[in-house]
Amino acid sequence: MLTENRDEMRERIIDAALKRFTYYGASKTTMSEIAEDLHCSKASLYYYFPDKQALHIAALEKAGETYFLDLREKANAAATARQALMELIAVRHEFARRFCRLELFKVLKDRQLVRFAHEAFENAREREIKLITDIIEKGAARGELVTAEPEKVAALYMHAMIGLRLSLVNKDISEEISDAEFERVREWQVQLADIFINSLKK
Amino acid sequence: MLTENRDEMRERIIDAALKRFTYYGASKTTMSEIAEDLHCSKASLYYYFPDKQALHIAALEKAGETYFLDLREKANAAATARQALMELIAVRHEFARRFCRLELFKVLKDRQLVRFAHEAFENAREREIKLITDIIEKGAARGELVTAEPEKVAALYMHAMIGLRLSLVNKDISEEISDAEFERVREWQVQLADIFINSLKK
DNA sequence: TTTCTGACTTTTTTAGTTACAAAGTCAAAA
DNA sequence: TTTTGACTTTGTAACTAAAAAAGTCAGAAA
Repeated sequence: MLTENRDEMRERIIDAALKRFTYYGASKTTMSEIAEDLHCSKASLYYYFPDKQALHIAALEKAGETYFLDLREKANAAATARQALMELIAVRHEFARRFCRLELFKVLKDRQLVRFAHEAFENAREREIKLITDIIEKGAARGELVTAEPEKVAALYMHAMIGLRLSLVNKDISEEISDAEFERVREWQVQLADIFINSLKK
Repeated sequence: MLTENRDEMRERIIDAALKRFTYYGASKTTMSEIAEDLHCSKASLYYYFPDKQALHIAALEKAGETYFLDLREKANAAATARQALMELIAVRHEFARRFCRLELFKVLKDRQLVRFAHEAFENAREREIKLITDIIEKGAARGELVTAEPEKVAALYMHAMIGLRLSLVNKDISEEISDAEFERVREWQVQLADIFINSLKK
């Protein structure tokens, strides 16, 4: 059969899995359930993915890729560095709200996934830092900002933003995060972004 | 007997408990062990504290109080706002290194302690934010800084600082945090402080 | 030949159970 | 008033068995 069909089935499986993972979390989703959703047998899933982990990883990668495309697009469309950073916050906010149940973090307990997850997180953070670096550099080229170390500032910015979320939503992973809390995080992030922008205006 | 003796015994118990809690964590410390350290019976501990939780809370309060006295002292001695913030980072750094095993966070699993812990944390954060607000206002009075909302900036600063630690030491609570990691957090916090200072210089 | 499946085995979770350790009590001594 | 040894109660860790989910494979279907 054609490769396209094979790839298409892979995609269908990833989509079905992602749906379940997003609503119930990966550990509360069984392969049988995914198979039922697709009206196929569980064994079929194992024809396309060696194990559940591989499917989980593929789903995470897909979600991440969508996220990054969105990030890049919005950042490029922005007229100023400030606006670009604000767009990034908005995209991140949406992503976090949508995929907070994906068990991006719970995954860390799985010994084999630790390796992958750690690598993937580092990677994602690096990519996002690069994006922010670009925004800062573009802002510097425009005369909007001044900084000697855009890369360093971008990394600091990234960690502070992630940290703000972690600091404000104190809770255990098991508990739900309310919309109000998400909104609160977003507001603080906006303010922190303004601090950075202001600092870089010199 | 005199009240002083009663208070003194209480203090001795708290100190002994704090020592054990600091080295092994509260859950890995038994009341019998604390009693042995003090060469008294376990029942005696229950004469001074209704239960283990109360002792744990007393120990946390003592540690926190020491920390705050140190914070205030160092902040007041500093000549500039920048220097004061740097001193705060140093004190926080030392405190975190020393008491990271105190199970300040693990405590959260205990249903009854949740109430206290949450309240205590909020309280501690509030006090620290107030300290930072003072520093900023003093800096503004001196003409070193400019801001319309010192309180708001101080809260943002506090959360970003806590968050930076959480973001950088990603690990589970069960794992040890290395000295190198602590140092890394400190360095990033210093840089973030400079961003804030710079931003407030207008 | 590639894709798919039912029936199967293996592994992991979960819900009890028990045994031991630690928390907590109390009558009586100092 | 303070302290304690001997006591009861409560919580936890280590087993176990049963159930559920993961994962395999020979062979059917396309």
